[in-house]
Amino acid sequence: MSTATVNRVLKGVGYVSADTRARIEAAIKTTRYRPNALARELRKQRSMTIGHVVSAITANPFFASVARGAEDVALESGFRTLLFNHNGSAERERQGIERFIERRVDAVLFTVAASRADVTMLIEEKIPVVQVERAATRDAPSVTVDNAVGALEAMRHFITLGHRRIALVGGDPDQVYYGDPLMRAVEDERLGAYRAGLAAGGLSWNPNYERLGQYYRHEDGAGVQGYTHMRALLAGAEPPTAVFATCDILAAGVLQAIYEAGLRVPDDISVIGFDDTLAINLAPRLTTVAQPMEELGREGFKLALAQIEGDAEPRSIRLPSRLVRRDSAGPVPSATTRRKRA
Amino acid sequence: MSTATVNRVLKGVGYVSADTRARIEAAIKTTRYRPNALARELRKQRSMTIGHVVSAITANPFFASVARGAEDVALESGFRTLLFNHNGSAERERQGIERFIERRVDAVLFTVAASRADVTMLIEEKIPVVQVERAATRDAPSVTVDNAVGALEAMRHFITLGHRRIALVGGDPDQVYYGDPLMRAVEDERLGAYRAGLAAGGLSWNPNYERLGQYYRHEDGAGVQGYTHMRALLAGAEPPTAVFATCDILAAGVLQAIYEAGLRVPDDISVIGFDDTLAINLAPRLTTVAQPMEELGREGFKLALAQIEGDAEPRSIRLPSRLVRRDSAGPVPSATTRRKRA
DNA sequence: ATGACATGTGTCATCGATGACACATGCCAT
DNA sequence: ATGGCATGTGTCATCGATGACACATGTCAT
Repeated sequence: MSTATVNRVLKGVGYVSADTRARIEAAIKTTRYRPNALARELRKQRSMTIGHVVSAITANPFFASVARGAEDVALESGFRTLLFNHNGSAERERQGIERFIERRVDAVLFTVAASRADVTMLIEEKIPVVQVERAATRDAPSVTVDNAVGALEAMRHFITLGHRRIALVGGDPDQVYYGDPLMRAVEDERLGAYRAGLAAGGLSWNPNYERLGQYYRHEDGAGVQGYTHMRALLAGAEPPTAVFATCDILAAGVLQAIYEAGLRVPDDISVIGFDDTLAINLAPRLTTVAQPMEELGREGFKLALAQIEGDAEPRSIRLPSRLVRRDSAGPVPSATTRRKRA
Repeated sequence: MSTATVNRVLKGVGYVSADTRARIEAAIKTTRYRPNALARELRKQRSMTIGHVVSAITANPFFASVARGAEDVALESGFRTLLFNHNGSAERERQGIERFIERRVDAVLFTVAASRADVTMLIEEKIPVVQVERAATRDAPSVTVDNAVGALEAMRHFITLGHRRIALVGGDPDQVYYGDPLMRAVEDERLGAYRAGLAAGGLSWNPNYERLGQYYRHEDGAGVQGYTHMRALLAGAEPPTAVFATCDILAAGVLQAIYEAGLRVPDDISVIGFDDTLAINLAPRLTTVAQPMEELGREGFKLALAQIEGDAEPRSIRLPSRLVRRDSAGPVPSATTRRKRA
């Protein structure tokens, strides 16, 4: 009954007689023995843990979904996930990463890093890194979404429904992550698709219809930016008949402003969001461009695993977005309809 | 430059000459040395980690907030949090807990256990346990919310506004957690407060106004239960003028049904929710009974810490809920108002 | 001069799992 | 009979941090 024999039973390797095996198994049961993962990991120099840095899991359900996707695949592969919220602070992110390193995580997932320096630091330390949703550097693989496909689909949908006055309420690429050329890709793609969609539909670009700002300012509540923008839009000379919001939280604010104005969606104004986070909770149920959130997390973990196992240079992955049609986008109101309501 | 001396420098204890200290510190910098947390924890028999079991972080933003609260305090105390979603499966919860034990977590937080057996198992293993939001056993301390205070406030608010036909859309205590006497406390309290609020306002209890079911069924989307119940309520002989939903997700469904019926909130019908998770995103912004979600997590961790440090038997804690007035509850529509709209 | 004490540094067992290795048997083929 | 091999079990160094302990100096008071 040496430790080695016990280990053989536990691991099911090597020769162990049926007799001793039975005795050891009995002993394990009665003593409620549990192997010490700390010792194993120390000895094997493999923690079977991956760190997952997210910006703030409470800020957007998006992060929770990504985290869940990553956790699911990790578990299947015998890994566990260490979650860490940096809450937008690079300093806090740095601390979190230091602790990850001390914990000897086998890889780190970033679902949006607060600072590029933190990503490159890990790379220098030879710790595999995967960037999910946004890439801060090309030196590590990433899993991103092709925001344009779904956004263009949304624009086409509006145009097919007859809309010609289509506004955008979105994140300003210059404000998001200080306009970092790599990090702002998400905003650039969504904004670009809006403009391209306009052009493809033969519509001219109207600067008054393009409302950009920060996504959400935590101080004053979730959707306020969308609310403020929509109020401005409604107060304008020729309010749009359709609004594309580049994030469901913004869309929620847009719906609030419309509701407050006594207008109905989609009868008076159509709205399409992005993300599919809040969409099914809103009234009316929001037509939105869905991101494969859990899949982002799953693929992110897989890329990390590939690096851990030393597979051939892992390639970055790009997942599609797609329009989910629900109840917030309808045909453009005819002039008569509008007059009747007024 | 023995390991002991290095350790003295790192820990700042014992005597080290300024000269060697400087040399060691320089060496730490150049070699990018990081202590191995695995080794330290193995040696000290203290993992500085607490496990946090949540039901499903994607199911309700509530869990994300609780997790964040716990993480925040944990970090301040030098602990880290291991998050685990059981997704409603007792089997998966069991596996997660086994891994926690192998990882030698110093304590486990349950923000709703899937199975009481998992909680008692940990207690038998002498691992400190804290139950957050719901208690599955009295053998471990818990942090719960006094649901009645806020719910009664909500009912009083309705009554002050002149409502006399007040309906409830809520979770059925008999269906939630199989009607377990301890676990159903949340539903019992909210339902009890509804009935008590009615009585206190001199209103009689109307069985048709009490719609109970599951909170949400994941298969068919978040708020559907609320939507279905509200549709039934609106189709009834005398629709209520006010609806108390025992969870914001249900309230979202309620708002959807009202919206679809072409009615306005609060002009035609007032709605109050519970939780304050989705509230600010809905149109109109939902008046709701807020739970101190992050505080639940924070206090949960503190109770765990107290047990870890062997403090006197930690007492269970009960936090208050409170009504947050926003835009979804207004005065009862007068008969004339109602006629005008019809 | 010498014991007491502050200052400074090194040695080593320990935490528990792991896996290489040594050392037993026993059986079969030559 | 004896070498080869399958079967079965034990010993021990290792992973890295820790802290008890031993062993140096040097200084001061008696």
